[in-house]
Parts: sequence; C-alpha cells; structure tokens
Amino acid sequence: MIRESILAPFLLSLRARDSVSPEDAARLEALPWRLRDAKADEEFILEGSQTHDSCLVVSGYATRIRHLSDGRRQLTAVHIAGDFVDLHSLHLNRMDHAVTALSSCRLAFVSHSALLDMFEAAPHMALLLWKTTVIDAAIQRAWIVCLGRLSAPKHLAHLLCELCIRLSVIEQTRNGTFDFPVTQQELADMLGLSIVHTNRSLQELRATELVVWNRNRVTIPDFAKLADYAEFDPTYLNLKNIPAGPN
Amino acid sequence: MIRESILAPFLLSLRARDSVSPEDAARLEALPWRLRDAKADEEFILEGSQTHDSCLVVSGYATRIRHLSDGRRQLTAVHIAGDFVDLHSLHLNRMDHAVTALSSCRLAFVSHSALLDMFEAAPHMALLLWKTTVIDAAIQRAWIVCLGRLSAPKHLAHLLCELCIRLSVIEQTRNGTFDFPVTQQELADMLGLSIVHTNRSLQELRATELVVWNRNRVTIPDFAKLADYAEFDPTYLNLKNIPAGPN
DNA sequence: CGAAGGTTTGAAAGGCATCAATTCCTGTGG
DNA sequence: CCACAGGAATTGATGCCTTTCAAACCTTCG
Repeated sequence: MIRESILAPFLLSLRARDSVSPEDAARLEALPWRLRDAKADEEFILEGSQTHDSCLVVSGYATRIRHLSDGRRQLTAVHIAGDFVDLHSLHLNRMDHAVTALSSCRLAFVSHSALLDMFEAAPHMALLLWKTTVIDAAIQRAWIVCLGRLSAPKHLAHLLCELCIRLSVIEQTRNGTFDFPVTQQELADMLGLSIVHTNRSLQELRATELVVWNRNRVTIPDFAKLADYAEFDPTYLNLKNIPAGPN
Repeated sequence: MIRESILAPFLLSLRARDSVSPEDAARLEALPWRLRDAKADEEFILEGSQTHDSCLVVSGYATRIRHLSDGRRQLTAVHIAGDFVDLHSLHLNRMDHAVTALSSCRLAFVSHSALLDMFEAAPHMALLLWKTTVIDAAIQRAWIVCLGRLSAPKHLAHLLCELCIRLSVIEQTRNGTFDFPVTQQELADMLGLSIVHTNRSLQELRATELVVWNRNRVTIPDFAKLADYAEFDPTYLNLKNIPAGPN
C-alpha cells in the first residue's frame, strides 16, 4: 500500500460537491506542497500579516480568530482536514484574522505563485478552488444566522450538526461520533458567549440527550432530532448527496 | 453626454481594490447584461432556488436574507450599487438565502454561461471576480465578530462605519452623509436584535452625537470618533487606499 | 380625514454576563 | 503508587442587557 496522499481529505471534500477528474487531482498533487506541523494553540498565520502562500489542513483542527482590543476573541470558522484554510489570502493584502491550531495538526503550504501558475496552465482549476471559498462563505452566513437568531443551546446544536456533516464527508465520523478537541473557552468564542453560559448550554443538550460529550469526543445519538431542534438545514454545505443521517 | 455605464459603480469598487485595465473593463461591459428594476421589498432571488444567472446591483440597496421557521429573519449582508450580489450562485446548487430589495433598485443580470465563456476567453477575469467574492466573505467575518462580541450600540456603529466606507468608494457619500433606506425592523434583522432594542441603541448613538439619522439619511459627524467607538478597522474591506475619514 | 406603517416609550420578564468559588481532570515528580 | 499542581469544568449568586408585550405617537398618503 503506497502512502496515503496528503490531499486525501481535500479530495473527499471536493468530490462531495463536484466531480474531480483524475487529471485535476493529479494537478493538485503536483503542486509544490510544503508540510509543517503545528502544536495545539499555535497561531501559525498572524492577523495583519501579508502572506505569499496558502495553507491546507491535512489533519487536525484549526480555527480563524479575531482578537479584540480588550482581549476578548471571536472565532469565525472551524477548519478540519481537507479545508483550504486561507486560500482567500491569495486575493487579500493583509489577513483580517489569525489562524490557530485547535489541536496539533499537520499543514500543507503552497505558494500563491504556484497556484497562479496552475491556473494559467489549467484555468478551470481556478473555478474549482473558487468554489471552495464560496462554500466557506456560505458556512459563514450560517454562522451569522445562528449568532443573530438562535438561542445559545440551539446555536451550539447547530454547530455540532454542521461539524458532524462536514466530518462525515471526510470520513471522520463513526456512528454519529467524532472528535472535537476544543475547550469550553474556545467553544464560547465560537458561539459568542461567556464560558459559563456555554457550559450551561452544553449541559442542557446533555440533559435532553441530544448530545453526548466526553472529553473531546462528541456523539449525536439521533441526528435528525438534533437537526430539527437546531433548525439545521444542510443546503448551505452544497453537498451532492445530502446525508440524511451521517454515520 | 453619453449614458453612464451601468457598470460604473462596479468598476469603482473593483478599482478601489485592484487595477483593472481598460480591456478588462471592456470585457465586463461586453457581457450580455439584462436590466431589471425591483421595487422595495421585492424578493427577486428566492431561497432554495436554482439560478442560471448572477445579479449585479446597478443602483439602490439590496440584502441577503434568511427566513427561520418561526417567521423571524436574519439579514446576512447589505448590498449597494456595484455589488455582484449573487456571483457565488455560479458555484452553488441552491441558494441558501433569498435576496431582497431594500429600496427600489436597478439590477443587471448576466447568465452563468456568459460568465464562463468570458473566463474561457480571458482566464484572469475569473481571478478578478473571485476576489470580489472573497472580500464579500471578509465582510461576513466582520459581521460574525460584531454579532458575537460587540454590544448592540457598538454593533450598529460598526455597521454604519462599514457602509460609509463602502459607499464612499462608489462616491455615494458627501461630507459623511449617505442614504440608508431601511426600517428599524430591517436594521434589527441585520443586527440580530429586537426592534425595540435597535431603536434604543440608535437613540444612544444619537444622544452621544456619534450619528445623525433623519429619515433615510445618515450623517457621521466625526468618522474617526465613531470608528474608534465601534472598534472599526477597515483592513477587511481590502482597499488600496484606506480612507482616513471618507467625505 | 382616516388608515396603515413606522417610530418611540414604558414596564416586566428572561437570557446571558460577570464574579467568585469549588470540583474535576490530567500530567508530573517524589 | 500517590500526592501535588495547574488547567478545565462546574456551580452559585447577582446584575445587566436584551426581549417581549403593550400602547401611544408620528408620518405619509389616498
């Protein structure tokens, strides 16, 4: 058995939304990726920095984060294996946010110039990668709706639904169970809540048996029930096959 | 005097972020645009629809909106002249949100196939338009931060800072004054607040003289002061020249 | 002038934040 | 193997921010 491609989760993610020819997969493989590991809590892309490469998550969990003047923080995305975390930096002068490892994770960097070269040689690749940033934006819209109009427990439930689906796409769930290595402080910074209220919201989901959460391991016993509770509609994830209940 | 191009605001918006050659501008002009007017409150792109064209705002104000099961709503973006409102529909199967006119507005539609033809003929045009969707996403991230971590009055102040800058780019501000034709209910649905609290937040900004708001006309007497209050940092708008205080 | 929608105000209730303390883990060193 | 330290999770109490319900006022327009 030859080594698993570092792009395996990325290709799973792409193919869940689009067909990707073997040639196109080869083009992606052929890019001059540079691997690097990051430890948990390491901020590997700084806010305000000007980057010349983009970063794909190979394994582990990462997040986009903005720091406010008073030290408070807001996370604007959770990134899992196969996510091209800062592909948009290709188009931006300065990063408007930082990117941090939630768990230890393996990253693959590729220079902007290599990407541009690929687009020159195969223009349709730009459309393929453009699409990933568009889906990323759709996820952000969903977060806006959750922040604006859902109660804290429902918002948390919605987040778990989203993660469960996204992780099932890259085959990182088993029987509704998946890893989610975050502290409650980090969770609070995703939900825009205090840590205390986050804790109480989580307890409510546990009490109603919508969610089981031990350590960093989350189980959703009845996905349909949780999705209904959270008003979760997976349309925005733009999957070819909407999984009724991911396993 | 020949007619003003329907793309004038779009080109202003593009050129504030990037250089656009006359040839590229001509390519955009040459697209088979179809004009259409929408009345205020008209929902001209439906949630869940599958579209085959994308829509640029020529004049007026539009918004992206998501409806919840209980009738509540959340707006996820405000669109002004020059915004390619649903360019991302080029990549999405179904719209995860609706697009509605906030004021009467003029729209220009172009088919996805015409866009794809243009990309085929001039691949770099894809990068140019990709960039607009990336900036759009950056704005959404800023909304996430505001929703999660700003108090209601500061959030409102931040929104007005953003609008003022974006409108100044398309030359729609004069001495810190601009049109913003929304009801307080619509404002509330942007901020994720109740209409009552939105009203009180607005009154707070008025009382501190950070904002003057009559009818649909907003004036920011001291932009720097408001920006400081709202922790507004324009980096995310990705402008070549950060306007210190837009006029 | 009346109707209708938008804005403003008041009062009461609830959700969420804050402060502070306690308990539970988990990894480390004796 | 057990005690200890430090971070994370949990709990309690209090107060503020925001919502909800209701009503009054204001503006526009047929």
